[in-house]
Amino acid sequence: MAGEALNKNLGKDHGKSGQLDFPRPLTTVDVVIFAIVNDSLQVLLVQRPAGEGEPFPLTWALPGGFVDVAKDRDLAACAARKLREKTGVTSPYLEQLGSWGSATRDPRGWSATHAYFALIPDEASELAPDARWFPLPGGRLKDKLAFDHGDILATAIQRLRNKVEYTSLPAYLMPAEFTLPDLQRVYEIVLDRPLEKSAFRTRILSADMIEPVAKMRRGPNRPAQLYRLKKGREPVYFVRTFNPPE
Amino acid sequence: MAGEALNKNLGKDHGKSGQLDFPRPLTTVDVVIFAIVNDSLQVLLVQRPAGEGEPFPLTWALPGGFVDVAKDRDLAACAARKLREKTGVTSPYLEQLGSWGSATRDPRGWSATHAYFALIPDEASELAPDARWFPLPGGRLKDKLAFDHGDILATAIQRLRNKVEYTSLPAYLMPAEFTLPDLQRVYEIVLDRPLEKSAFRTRILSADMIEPVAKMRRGPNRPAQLYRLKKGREPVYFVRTFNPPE
DNA sequence: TTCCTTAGTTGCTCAGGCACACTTAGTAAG
DNA sequence: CTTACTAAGTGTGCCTGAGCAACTAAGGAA
Repeated sequence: MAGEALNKNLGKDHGKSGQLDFPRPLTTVDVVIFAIVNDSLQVLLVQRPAGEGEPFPLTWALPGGFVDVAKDRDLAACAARKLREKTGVTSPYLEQLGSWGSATRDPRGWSATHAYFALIPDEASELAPDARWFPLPGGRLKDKLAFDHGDILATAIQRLRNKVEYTSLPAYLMPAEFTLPDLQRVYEIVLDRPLEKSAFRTRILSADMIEPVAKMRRGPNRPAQLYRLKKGREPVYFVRTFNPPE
Repeated sequence: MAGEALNKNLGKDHGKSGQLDFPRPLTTVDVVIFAIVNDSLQVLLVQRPAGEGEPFPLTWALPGGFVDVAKDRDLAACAARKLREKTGVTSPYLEQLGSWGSATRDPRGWSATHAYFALIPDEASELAPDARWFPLPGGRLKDKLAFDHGDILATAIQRLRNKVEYTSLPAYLMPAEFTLPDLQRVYEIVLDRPLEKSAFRTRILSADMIEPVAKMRRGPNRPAQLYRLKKGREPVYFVRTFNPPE
């Protein structure tokens, strides 16, 4: 079913025969963490360490690292751990993005990473010292990233923008309480184009994803109704499909 | 960045220091292969071998197996290889589905699989001897599969059905030449509900994804125009979004 | 009291999906 | 030769939801 023993990364688990005696790829998890910071979409990056044998020393990279077979029950738990370690956030929107694996992406050998993407409210995060927010002017990052993290980030941005067109994802970028104009601004920031007010309101309200709280946001002009996300935190899909079943 | 050396699956690549001396998870690739066989949506499964130390002996499973760091340049190439070995198909529609990894999914140890899903025309395939098509009555499989392959298959079916609502994916299940009613039947088989003829035709034709060939399918009644997929084989998305950018 | 700003609503138009009925082009049977 | 049958393909009218723009509402500031 697979190749024969070569020279390294061998395993004879469970005292079984020699079927697992072949080199294993490295397994990592990386997380693309988005938030709205300073009225713009930003991504969280960390700086690679400078130690001996470290690939891409001091280059910026997605937060992530090797799966720890002792600590991590599964991949999602591993991603949640990385996120928690860098931001302190414990219950974000976390979605699998895809995986990238090849012989060449990591100089240390054949490696495969499982990429996740997370949306968090800016307010909630307490950043680790080696982490920083990076803005994404024009939906892309200026800096070159370590490994193939540039590709992964580009895929994440594309996925986010795409899903924002027809889902309630931006709601997970909002603080606990927010107004409809707030939410619309976030949609507009992510999509990088203006949306029409009344259509937006109709769409969001009819999606039944948020509920008003008994408070208003006061300001120098007319107060705005405050809302919060409804309990069932599943993202809503604005169905506009073939022939809606019933 | 990760745990310390335990006992097995060690690696000291490139003669570097001891940073890679920790256990590595198993890395596999599995492929969910769909085709329309006998007018119904079916999935290709293979029977697990019966050898000593083999998990789930003789149970049906998704085609797949360990990444071969010598043969496989990257994950997609690995998936394409598995597909080719089981069906002979060389240029299918192949899309990444996601990854499943945990301490418990494989009795041999912490393992992560990268799952792909493929759509092929039935006619094109020459099956390996250990492979069989399984129908999916009501969009699910009767049999219990090895590992967590039941979960993976369920996810694949859900993803397929979902995407069929707004993409041209079923076109990849068609033979080289087909009629619009043929294509509509395939959509209906996958979605398991009837579609409206004229709306369907308008939609498909305006998507500019197929082109007529200078032939008709003749039968006991009015002949039907034959079509083929256009060159640019990218799947088409039937956009129905927020505020179509121009 | 008037003006300014932003929140939120209303009504009109237009595009596209859908249901349904109709036309078309073939075979087969009387 | 004509009529019936069937499936391919077209046209018509309704309805929903988006875009657009004008309007009302509710505050603060001058």
